[in-house]
Amino acid sequence: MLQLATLRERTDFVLQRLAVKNIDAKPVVDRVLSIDEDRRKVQMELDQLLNQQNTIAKQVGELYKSGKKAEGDELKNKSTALKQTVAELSDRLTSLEEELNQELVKLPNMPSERVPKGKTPEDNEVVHQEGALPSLDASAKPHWEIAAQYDIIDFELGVKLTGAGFPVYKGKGAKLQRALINYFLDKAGEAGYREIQPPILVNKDSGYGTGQLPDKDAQMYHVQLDEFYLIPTAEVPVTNIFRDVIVKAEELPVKLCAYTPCFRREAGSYGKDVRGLNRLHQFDKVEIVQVQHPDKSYDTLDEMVEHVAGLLRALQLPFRILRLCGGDMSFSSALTYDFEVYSAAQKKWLEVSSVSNFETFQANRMKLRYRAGTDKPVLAHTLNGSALALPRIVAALLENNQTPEGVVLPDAIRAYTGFDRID
RNA sequence: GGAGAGGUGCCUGAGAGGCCGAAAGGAGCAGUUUGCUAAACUGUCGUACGUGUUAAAGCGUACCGAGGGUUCGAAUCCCUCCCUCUCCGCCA
Repeated sequence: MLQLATLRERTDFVLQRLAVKNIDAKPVVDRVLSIDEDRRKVQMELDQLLNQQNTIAKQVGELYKSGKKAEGDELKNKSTALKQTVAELSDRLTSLEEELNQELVKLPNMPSERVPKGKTPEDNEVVHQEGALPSLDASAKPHWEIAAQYDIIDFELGVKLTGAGFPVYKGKGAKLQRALINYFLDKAGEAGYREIQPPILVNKDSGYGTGQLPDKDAQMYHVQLDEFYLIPTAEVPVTNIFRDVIVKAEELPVKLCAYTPCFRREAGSYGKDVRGLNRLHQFDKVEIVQVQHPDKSYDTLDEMVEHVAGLLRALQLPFRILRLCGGDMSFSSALTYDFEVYSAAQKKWLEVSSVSNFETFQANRMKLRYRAGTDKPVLAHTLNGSALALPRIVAALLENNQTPEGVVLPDAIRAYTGFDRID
């Protein structure tokens, strides 16, 4: 969430930035500022009274010790008289703080200066494109037909076991999954990311820390009996490693990567966009996460973008990079690059990665700070990106590399699969 | 799942109604000593909010797992919850 101090000191700036996300934040900001003013008044009053109580309590103790019972008793009454007011003020303070927080979490992150204005995905800016788009002949099949032909992904079987959106990978399909995961993890390792294997169920606090809760709980599967949530991305457990943590400045950047399955309810999405591997309830993803010094986080973002580009290049998939416009960015991001891969039979660009700088937005929620020397702790910047999400990569690989003799795999992963083609 | 023990600052660990934001040691940081390393000594060493300020210092308040309660006064007493550890059972 945004920092109160920023809201207070640079109100107009905040409003102007949020306008890029097409949000008129003025009503909320005004409410925040006015609640905050009340809050400070109440706290001042309350602190003063508490101070009186503390002073009296000390005096009572001393009086009793020196045997002056009567005087002590008299003072006691004085303190008792304050009690009701103290209780009232302190209730008031608590509710003001809650109110303040409620308003504050409504405000999305401010987009950085580089974010283009715009409302819809059409307004996203294509900043890079590479790789020739394959031209397949008319008999080219979409990936779900190829998957069925070679019996490597079974969507119907997934429906039987669980439901739609939970495919079963079989034989070379399953091996391909494993190969891609290992390949991505190895590449992340080479780039200096430390591998993490986190829990894939998390508690409420973690969901809140990265911003899925309280608002987007409909997107997560919820294990009600134990109050756990299935993670929608490894970002949740991995970033929450740093919840309530103060890292040393010299330890920055912290670079972590993790493979996890991801679970998304995707309530309300049906139709041909969800055909095959295009949109699933369970999928595999390798995520890269960094905690970085505020001065360096945008260089880091570029570095992460380059890492993802390198993966797609190695897989010989045509891709483009989009800088998301204000209207299409996520709630907590300050700047996001999406990667899309061209899936030649569907003739569609499929999103396979999203790389974002959250600046202090998540850090503020999580109280993730760094400390230089003996200075006061300062909020760090957090970044993350998919490197990569598997299903749409697999879709593009199957479609783009189909031949009459089978699907020919790119060199980069042959050492991992142990086979060159799916047939 | 059953029985017991316990949750205190960066760590170890004392405190068992007022003298406790909290002993002591370690780590860290700054300095002294030293040819260097090591050691020794001295000092410093939590966070948040409020106030103050150009900035700070300072001052106030809160925090000893969480939330309630008793009391003039709670880390300390009472209640509820959460978590961890040990033993037993079950088990990949």
